[in-house]
Amino acid sequence: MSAGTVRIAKPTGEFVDVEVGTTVADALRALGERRVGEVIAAAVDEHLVDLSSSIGGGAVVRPVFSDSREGLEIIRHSTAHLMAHAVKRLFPETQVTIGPVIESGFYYDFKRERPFTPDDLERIEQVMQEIASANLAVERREVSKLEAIEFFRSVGEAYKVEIIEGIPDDRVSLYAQGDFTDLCRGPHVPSTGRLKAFKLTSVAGAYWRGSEKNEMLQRIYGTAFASPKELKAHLAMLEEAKRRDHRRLGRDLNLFSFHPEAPASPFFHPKGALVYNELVAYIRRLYDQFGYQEVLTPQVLDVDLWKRSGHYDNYRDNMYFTEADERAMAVKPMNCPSHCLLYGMATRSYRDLPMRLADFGRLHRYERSGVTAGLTRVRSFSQDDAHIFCTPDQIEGEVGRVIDMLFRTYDLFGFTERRIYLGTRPEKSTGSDAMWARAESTLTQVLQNRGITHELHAGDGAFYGPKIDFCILDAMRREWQLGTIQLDFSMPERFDLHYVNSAGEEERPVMIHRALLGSIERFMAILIEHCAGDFPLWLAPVQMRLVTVTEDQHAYAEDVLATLRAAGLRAEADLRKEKLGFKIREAELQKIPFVLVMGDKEVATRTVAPRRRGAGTLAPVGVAELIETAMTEIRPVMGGGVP
RNA sequence: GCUGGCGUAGCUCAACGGUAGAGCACCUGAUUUGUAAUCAGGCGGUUGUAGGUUCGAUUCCUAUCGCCAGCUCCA
Repeated sequence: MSAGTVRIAKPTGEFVDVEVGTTVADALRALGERRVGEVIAAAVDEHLVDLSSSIGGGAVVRPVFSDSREGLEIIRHSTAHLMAHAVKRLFPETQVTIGPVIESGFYYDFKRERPFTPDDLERIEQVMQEIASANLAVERREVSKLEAIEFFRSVGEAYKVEIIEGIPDDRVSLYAQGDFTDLCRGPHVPSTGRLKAFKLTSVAGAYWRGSEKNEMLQRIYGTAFASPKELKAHLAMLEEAKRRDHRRLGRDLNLFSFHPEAPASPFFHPKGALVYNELVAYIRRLYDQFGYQEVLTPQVLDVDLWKRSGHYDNYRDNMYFTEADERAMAVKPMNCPSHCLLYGMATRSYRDLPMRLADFGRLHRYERSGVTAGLTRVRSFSQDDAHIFCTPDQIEGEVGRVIDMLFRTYDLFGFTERRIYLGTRPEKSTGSDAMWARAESTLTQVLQNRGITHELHAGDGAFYGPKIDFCILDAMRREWQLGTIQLDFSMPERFDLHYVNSAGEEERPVMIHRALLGSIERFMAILIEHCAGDFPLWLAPVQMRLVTVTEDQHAYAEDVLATLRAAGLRAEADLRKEKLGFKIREAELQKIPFVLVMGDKEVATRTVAPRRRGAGTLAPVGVAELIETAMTEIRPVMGGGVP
């Protein structure tokens, strides 16, 4: 190896000597990289760089392909620049701010007096196409901060100046393509021609630096992929998400509705209420098995209670208030204060603990008008809420039991992909350092002992204690929070709760707030979208629909219907004078799990011809056998089923 | 709450300054039908609400309510 050369290697070990200053692209060629046309950037000693950057010393060079996650992010980031370039060309008075890559694409925030219209988006996309076709080289250069500030000031980009002023390094990098220059860490694709598949999706307002106090910018969202095929697949997925939207299915399946008279508060129709109540029934069965006691508590309580609990200070903006007998009252947004009253009404012994109080009480929370959405964020709802009062020594065991309940429940619904977050002490909090340290280490311990991988969300705990949040990924790979376990040392203090220990001394119990499904409303939304309206048999509002071929089978159908209902199945009969195909189509559109066809043949053999949704036509069976098939599926979840 | 978009028949959409139209749904009749749409006829709208401009408003303007996409928030 001569003085002017350096040794570069592939991650797999093969190496070659090249001149100092060789570009990364040439280095990859020298290493015999065959798919060089698909390489978009490279990692030099695992540090992402542009293909045009030069090699300064011996290094391991790994190509980054357009079809890798890293490559995709670079493409998206470069597409964000492409968009900013197009915007500046069309609307030169616009100022650029920031344009990061996000989960499903990218966005760029602009400062502009007039908001962008959907028409503008189309024009911007067109210009993006033009700039991409021109295949402009994307060139990086490093300059001093001062130089960069001077540059952006000269072109009137005040936000860029502000950003650079906040960067601690002495030098910053700029990327230029044609007449557009942007501040950026990089790396980027080598030229705009590498961007072949992108689409602008929406425009929305967004606050500068994410703060409500700052001015609002115009954000344009877009997405980009390595190939048009992948873009098409992504857009198809968005269509699928629309098809599964619980608001659409809720209407089509006649489950619930919303009315302007009670904004963001669902009205459940008979079928929706049935699903709702079956979910609650399932949770009640679980409570039986795990030693919970259900209570019922008032809807409207004296404001003094909420002052004592701390809600008045911390949660007032989200509460509804009223007055009766000249007393200030509040509609409950949570159940915990009521449960504290119940706990505190008698002297409790350590022998009474843990005491697990469950409550499906309806909660009302005033949510700001812009934040509500379908069933996922409502103002009136209930939770599978419970509070466990226990001794400090019991925390670990109780948390473990809740985790068992959680996982069993999520498995049942097919939510097998989970993400678990440990939220630790936030800036505003009550309680001693020692208490927090102990509580946090207890939760960590439980998770570790069970081998549950989790992420730390530092500072994300409640003000009264740390928590574990349980999220799932649905069929569309969207993340939703369902369950939560929160340790609370503050509420027992505020309500001066105690128990008498084995030595006869009074001690402070710990309170654990926990929910499995979270809000039932929200869970229903998630479940509907997850299963696209095809509820599991035990939850389906109508489990079986009888369909006759002609009027000759009506008597038999009534007979079978009575038998099915007596067995505890939710069945109905379609006796209309319509063609079979028509009736079946309607039953399928209603996503009814079993369609039971009966013509003269079935009457003669005392059978039904079942058609199972998703599985097609099955061989005719006797009614008793059909009931057994169905109950075999329902029993493990709901028990016997026969009333 | 903030920014933008949208509110026409139960649903999906059309008409966009000259007092609203289609398909499906619904109702009625005919058809007795074997695994995702039988045919015919009929009913159905003060175009979210309230003002304004205009000879005339579904269409333009203002306010308001609701919904949607984001932002912020989410014990």
